[in-house]
Amino acid sequence: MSETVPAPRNRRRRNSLTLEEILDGAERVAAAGIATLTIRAVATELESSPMALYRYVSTKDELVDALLNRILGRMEEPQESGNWIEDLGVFARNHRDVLNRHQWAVPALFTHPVPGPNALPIGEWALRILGRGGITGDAAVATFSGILSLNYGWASFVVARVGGAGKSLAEDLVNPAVAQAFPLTASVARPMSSYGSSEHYELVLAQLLAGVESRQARSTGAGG
Amino acid sequence: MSETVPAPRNRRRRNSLTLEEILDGAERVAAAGIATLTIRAVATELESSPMALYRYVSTKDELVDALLNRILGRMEEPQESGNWIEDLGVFARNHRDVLNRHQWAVPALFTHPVPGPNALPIGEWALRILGRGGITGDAAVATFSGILSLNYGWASFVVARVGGAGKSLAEDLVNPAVAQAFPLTASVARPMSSYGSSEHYELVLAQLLAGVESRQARSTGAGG
DNA sequence: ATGGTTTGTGTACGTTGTACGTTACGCCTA
DNA sequence: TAGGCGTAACGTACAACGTACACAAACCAT
Repeated sequence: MSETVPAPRNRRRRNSLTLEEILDGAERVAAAGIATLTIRAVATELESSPMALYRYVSTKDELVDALLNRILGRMEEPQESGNWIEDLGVFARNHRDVLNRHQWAVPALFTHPVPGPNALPIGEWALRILGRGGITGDAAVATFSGILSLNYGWASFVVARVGGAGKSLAEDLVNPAVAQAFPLTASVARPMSSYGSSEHYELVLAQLLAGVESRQARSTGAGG
Repeated sequence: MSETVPAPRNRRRRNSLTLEEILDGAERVAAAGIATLTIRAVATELESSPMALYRYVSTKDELVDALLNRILGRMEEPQESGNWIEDLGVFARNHRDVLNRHQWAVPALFTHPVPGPNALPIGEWALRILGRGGITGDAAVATFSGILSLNYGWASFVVARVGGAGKSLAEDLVNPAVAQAFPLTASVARPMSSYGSSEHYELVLAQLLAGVESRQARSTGAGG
């Protein structure tokens, strides 16, 4: 009752909202940290209203899913060289890159698993490469999930590091009692500062690939 | 005004609340899914009131940190055998087990990195084992973070799988068009059902360890 | 008993996701 | 040109959340 003055309406034109636009806006908002991604914030970003979005997205989780699916779609397809194990490395790096380029998305990827159809080609690429190396079936699935796991976990460390962790570790080690209780940890304080770096990643990836290759060679040698 | 009847007070005895009790309660609540872990829920679980908890924990995040630190403290220390690379495997499995036993904690671990002091011995154990294998400095830190990354990522897949994902993948592949577009993925539909299984984990771990060992052997051989 | 310190509580505010019913745009028909 | 109607956009409202703040009750030392 009281004073429902019409107020200067600035209603938007019909059809002015699309799912793409919403995702664009959501991504812009999320870039400042996934925690800032709220329906209201996206609406503000789009100069719309919260409920307007619900015409295109039935729930916030669905929006996040769509957003994650979108960024997974930006993974670059690994090009074939003659060397399957090298290609597997390219695959791994390309996947890691996509996570690296969208760090805000990493925490969400853990709560919103397998976001959508854009995850399919990723598996397909990996299986193709592995197949060229003679790795199929369970071994292929396991190897594939191993690489993805490594990247997911790694990405979470990178994000955590940027987010301000690791600092606490450094602080702990300043305490002499702590340093004495954990001498080995204290002794790697310097390498620890490269924790999550590309150099370390390359080192780990090289280890994993060496293992994949050697075990494949062994099983092929033994099996036939 | 109206009816602020005193109501049957059941005030709690002094000292009846401790941080340990709060963490116990929080863990019981969280067991039903991290999303159900709210200050109010923990208070109800403890038959207390929300604000009472704030005497012991200054923020919800702090409570979560403490909780995660607590479960990290439950990782079993890997016992030394004569074989360092085997011990590294035990380390990895023990770490994985702790995540497996507290699946509800996994999503939180990604948003609350390096929860507390209980993380320190874990690193120390790993560095000791790696040192026995002659791996130190950057290589040790990288290898260590590689194993943790693998476990974190793997755990997130396991949780996701239980949470109901993977089902969507299976459904997608029922669609003949999808199956045709991603033939390799379709062809591993069966192995995919063991996605995240212990068998697959052992396979990946064996690969990683083989790589760690071989590369270490090589660098030692070349270096001296 | 008295006063101070510690522990528990009630109320309340701001923010979130979103259910529900209403408004008004802009095309389609007459 | 007038009217009607489907649908996009909106406003309001609610429950649940974290937690600030002021206060009350229990305890201890005197």
